[in-house]
Amino acid sequence: MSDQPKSMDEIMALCKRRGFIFQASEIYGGIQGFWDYGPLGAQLKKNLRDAWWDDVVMTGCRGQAGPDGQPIRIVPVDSCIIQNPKVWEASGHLAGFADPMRKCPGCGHFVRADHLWDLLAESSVWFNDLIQVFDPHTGGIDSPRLLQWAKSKGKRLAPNLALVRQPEVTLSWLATRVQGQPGVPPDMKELTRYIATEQLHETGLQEPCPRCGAPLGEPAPFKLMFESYAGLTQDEDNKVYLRPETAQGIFINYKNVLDSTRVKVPFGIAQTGKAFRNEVTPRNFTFRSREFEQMEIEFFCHPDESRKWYEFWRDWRMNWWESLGLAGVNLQLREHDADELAHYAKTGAGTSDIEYRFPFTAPGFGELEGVADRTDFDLRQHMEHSGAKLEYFDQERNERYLPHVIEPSAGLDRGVLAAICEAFTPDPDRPSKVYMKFHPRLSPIKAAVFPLVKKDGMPEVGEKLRAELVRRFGRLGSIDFDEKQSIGKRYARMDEAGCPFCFTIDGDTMQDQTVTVRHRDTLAQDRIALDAVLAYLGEKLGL
RNA sequence: GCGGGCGUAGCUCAAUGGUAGAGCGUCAGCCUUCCAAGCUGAAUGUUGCCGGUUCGAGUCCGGUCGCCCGCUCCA
Repeated sequence: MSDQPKSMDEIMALCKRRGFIFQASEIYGGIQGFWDYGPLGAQLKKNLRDAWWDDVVMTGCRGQAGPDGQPIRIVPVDSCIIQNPKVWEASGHLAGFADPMRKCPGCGHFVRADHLWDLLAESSVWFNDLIQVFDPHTGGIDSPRLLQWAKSKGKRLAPNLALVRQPEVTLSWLATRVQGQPGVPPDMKELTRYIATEQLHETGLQEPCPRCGAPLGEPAPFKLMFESYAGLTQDEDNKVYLRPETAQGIFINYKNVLDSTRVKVPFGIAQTGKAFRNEVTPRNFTFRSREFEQMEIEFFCHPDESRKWYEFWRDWRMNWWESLGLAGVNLQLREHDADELAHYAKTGAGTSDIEYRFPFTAPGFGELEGVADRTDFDLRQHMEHSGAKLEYFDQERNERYLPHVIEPSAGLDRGVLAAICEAFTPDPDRPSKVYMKFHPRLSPIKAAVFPLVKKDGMPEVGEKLRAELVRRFGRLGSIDFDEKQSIGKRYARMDEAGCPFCFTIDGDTMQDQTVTVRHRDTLAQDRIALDAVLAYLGEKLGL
């Protein structure tokens, strides 16, 4: 395989041309961060969702045994997009999804308030240059050198920093402070605040923009959850939120499921559905959409067994994506470092991402699915906020506990995008110049039937075969039938749509009851019996 | 939110400030016994949207919306 990234422009053009993905509200000029699926895209997405549902829910990991040697039990729910707002209070989203952001008046830069000092230390060019100027032995203040820095490198690196704009004034405030409390030298943060402040009496101490040094504005909440109102009056009492993840709908139904479904820990609850996030920067086609669909499992287990279930799910989910054709150098499993663990993840417990190398992330990778050990964080939060008793009594262990949760959370739209990117295969040697190498399970068109010419009874035989194929496979995807124009043109069309098999009726069919199978990926042609086509396709589709 | 680039037919792109075009695709008919996208013909545009300059704007100017790239963000 070539290391050259595929062209995202060409992929997007094909998606529009063949009806996979359209820009939402296109005739009105579009709307940022929203995408619609066309006929082929909608079927492709359904096929991926169905593959997940069948393999996870219906067959419990395709009948595979879990790490305890027992069958895996997963039951589905379908919860509302809008829930009582207290759900998001308990989950942490109301606070966490409204991160205070600070805007820089100098360069328009947005900075997360709680990341400011890390950003300064780690990625601010001017800050890292400036700290070299302090006395290397004592860390003390060397005013002449600061003045020199302000008038030379500072002008270039941090043009809006108070120290650079008004060095004498700024340094005089600093000197006053140092002389005022000689026994308590200012630490790095205080020093930084002083050199960011011009008008101390008017503004108080200020904090600088990591990029240009200008004093940052006050922190303001940055709302990442969509809001609406349930009720006719649009007041605070009626405010509701569109869910930013489907997971919470599972946690809040955990007790209902236990009480109604005779499941025993360990077991899982699965759900697919839309979620909404007001992304700061929707970009990269459908990768970061504001409305997107998730496929989530919350798997409940005994706290002592969370590690082995985490490892099981991490590996099985990776294996699942591979089974759908994403195997190879474009798929990787990445275990998180300790410092990027989410707020709910236990230190030392696992969080990993299954990542795909999209053309727009290459040579890097973009997240397809996250597998996280959420511990008992969510159930505990909901138990505390709601007052409901969510503990589980384990009869076999004779023990009452709050289960730990392993969460494999996949992005359906991202999966579709990965499948499209993976399938997209330029080939200058074939008429279409490109073909979509979908795994047969995902292909929106499962097969096509072509009478080689529109005479001698071939259309009639083809029509009969088409009807049989529709009866048997029509619920999995469409069966195409085309008797117009040259056979090459029809094959070319199916290549772009990603149809894996074309069955062609020719003169020999009328004599010996055989047809040609034309393979999309290899262009090879086999001869099989007409009455073997159903079994043949069934086998190829993994049925 | 900032900086840069772009916006003309379904797609890829033409058109000195002076009547909006081509190729491909789509559709119809013909031809075709397996990749020769063949042959003939047809449909398709308020040039993203709004305003300004001009006798006249796809073209120049301002605004706005959207897309792409970089920064940023990504519980």
